[in-house]
Amino acid sequence: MTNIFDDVRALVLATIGDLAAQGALPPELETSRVAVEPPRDPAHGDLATNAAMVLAGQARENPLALAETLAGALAGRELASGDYRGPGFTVAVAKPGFINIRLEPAIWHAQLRAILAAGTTYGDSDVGAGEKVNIEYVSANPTGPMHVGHGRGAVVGDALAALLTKAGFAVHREYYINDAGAQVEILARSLYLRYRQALGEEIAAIPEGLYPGGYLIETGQALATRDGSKWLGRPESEWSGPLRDFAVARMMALIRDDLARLGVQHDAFASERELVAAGAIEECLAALDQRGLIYTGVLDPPKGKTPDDWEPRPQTLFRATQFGDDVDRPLKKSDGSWTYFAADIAYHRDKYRRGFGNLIDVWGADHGGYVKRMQAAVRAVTDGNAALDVKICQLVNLFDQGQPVRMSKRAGTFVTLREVVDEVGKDVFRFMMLTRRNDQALDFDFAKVAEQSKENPVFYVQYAHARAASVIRHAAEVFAPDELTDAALVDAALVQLTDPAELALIRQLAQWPRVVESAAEAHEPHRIAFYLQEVAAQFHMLWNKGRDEATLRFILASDPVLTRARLALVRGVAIVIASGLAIIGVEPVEEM
RNA sequence: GCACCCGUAGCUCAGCUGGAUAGAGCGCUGCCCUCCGAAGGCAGAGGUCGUGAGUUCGAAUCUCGCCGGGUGCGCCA
Repeated sequence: MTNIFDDVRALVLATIGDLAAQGALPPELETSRVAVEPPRDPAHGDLATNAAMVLAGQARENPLALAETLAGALAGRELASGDYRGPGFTVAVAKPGFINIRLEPAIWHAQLRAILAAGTTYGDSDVGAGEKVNIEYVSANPTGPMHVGHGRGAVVGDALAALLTKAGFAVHREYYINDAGAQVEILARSLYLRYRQALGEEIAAIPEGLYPGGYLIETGQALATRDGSKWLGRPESEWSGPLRDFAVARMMALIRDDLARLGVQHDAFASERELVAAGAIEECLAALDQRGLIYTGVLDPPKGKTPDDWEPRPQTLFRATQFGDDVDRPLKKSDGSWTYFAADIAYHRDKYRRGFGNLIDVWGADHGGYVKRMQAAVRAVTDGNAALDVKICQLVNLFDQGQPVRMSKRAGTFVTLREVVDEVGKDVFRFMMLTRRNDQALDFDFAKVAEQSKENPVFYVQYAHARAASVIRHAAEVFAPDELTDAALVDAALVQLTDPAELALIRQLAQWPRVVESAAEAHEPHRIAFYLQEVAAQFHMLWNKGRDEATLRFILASDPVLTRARLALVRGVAIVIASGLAIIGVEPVEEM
């Protein structure tokens, strides 16, 4: 896939290789740090490389002198990018040792042709080289409907998965169902109350410690419909299991429906209960034990905030401190059952044994303190052969017209994800969730996202796409349909695109493959949303230039040849925006 | 007390894993619709990148110490 930055870098490296072969440079230079990037200031050129500065030390030469040597060798060589082949670039050396490269318009035109030819696959990359990546996200507890925070994790995980896929990784999306702990027992008890209620019993206030949520009322009714009164008057030991399973299944159905409305899909749902039943925890801990990483010991109370009921107690501990954690972590509760952590280690070990050495978890803000120990566990259980990256999603604060929306589970003013998505739409929600880095708290204002103005980034980007579509619609009044397809526009006379603003827009579009790669490597899907806003801004700018200067309009009745060249550029914009929105999971609109 | 995250324009935030004179939106000032969508755009003002050191050709970015804010801290998940 055409990537001008890669193509130029390849040329720079080839040149370095030749210089080394000629003896002008030492052999076997370490070139991994050689970068080809767009300079911050466009006055410096289209691309710049730090090669001379990076290699100066190894070559034991002055960076500036080395830059001169390199620049001299570079000049006149052939660059291959897209369907372009030739020496159409100039090089210049600048201050500390930069080599600035300026490309002739013909090379940019070739980029645009590559975009039209590739369609929304433009930006696809093979940096991932088919490597398997396991990304676990959402994993909301099956005890109730999802809230907005879960929604953020869902979008971040889903967009990251799409991004990694585009970058050439073999991505597997998982949801871990915590259906084994005390919380699902509580869920069963909470359901039992609603079940009795459904059968006509008066129930008082929901006792402290049980789930009060109204969503369990219909679950209770459903259970009564299915089972009649068979559980009434029976001991908990009899109904606990069946009710728990019933409730978990209902809750998961609820959650999956919420996810479907958000357009989020997983390849697999892993059950903690099944993991436990299969003996995975014992097996995992035996493996840890073999490595001498488990012992019985007493932990110190946390300093500064000792719980009232603290009492020193010997526990089964994992030597997390050997792998960078702050304290060793308990694997067993005082009642002898496994901690959540123990099960989670087994789960991550299971992922590794299924062939995933590249693990990503997307968690909520409240799990921040859990990252180190999980990474320690992954190192331990995979002998350092797997890496776990954890993306923590900070809180989403809801506002309406600048006023905070009060949320309280107890008062019942709890805003569910579904309510928000139903109100603003999945596309708006998804885009907004990526308008901030994941580790930054995010304000979400109902009134603002409904606004049709520049302040609303979703609208702004969609508007650019719709505008592009509008231009093509207008063009269809003068051109035959088969003159306006992307395949046909590849042959447009792009040489006629010479205005600096037009070339600047192509430069912006040509960054897309680079943005995909760097965002994928950094695991930062929000960069896509920011990039799209830049593309939209550049396009709106060019549009308005056409208002001031009639000769810059896309459609010129007097000049069909130039018009088709410009339509090619308009299509290029639409393609890149659509390609980016596809990662975010947003439908590009043709009209608004 | 410890750990993690954050501190960039008046406000809300980007800053491409160390690059050149630090960017955008909002707000403020002044402009642009006979014309492909003004649901937009242009120009101006606005910065000791919390702070002090260190690492090097080069630091908003990496390291350490402070200051300020958020979150978490055995037998919850």
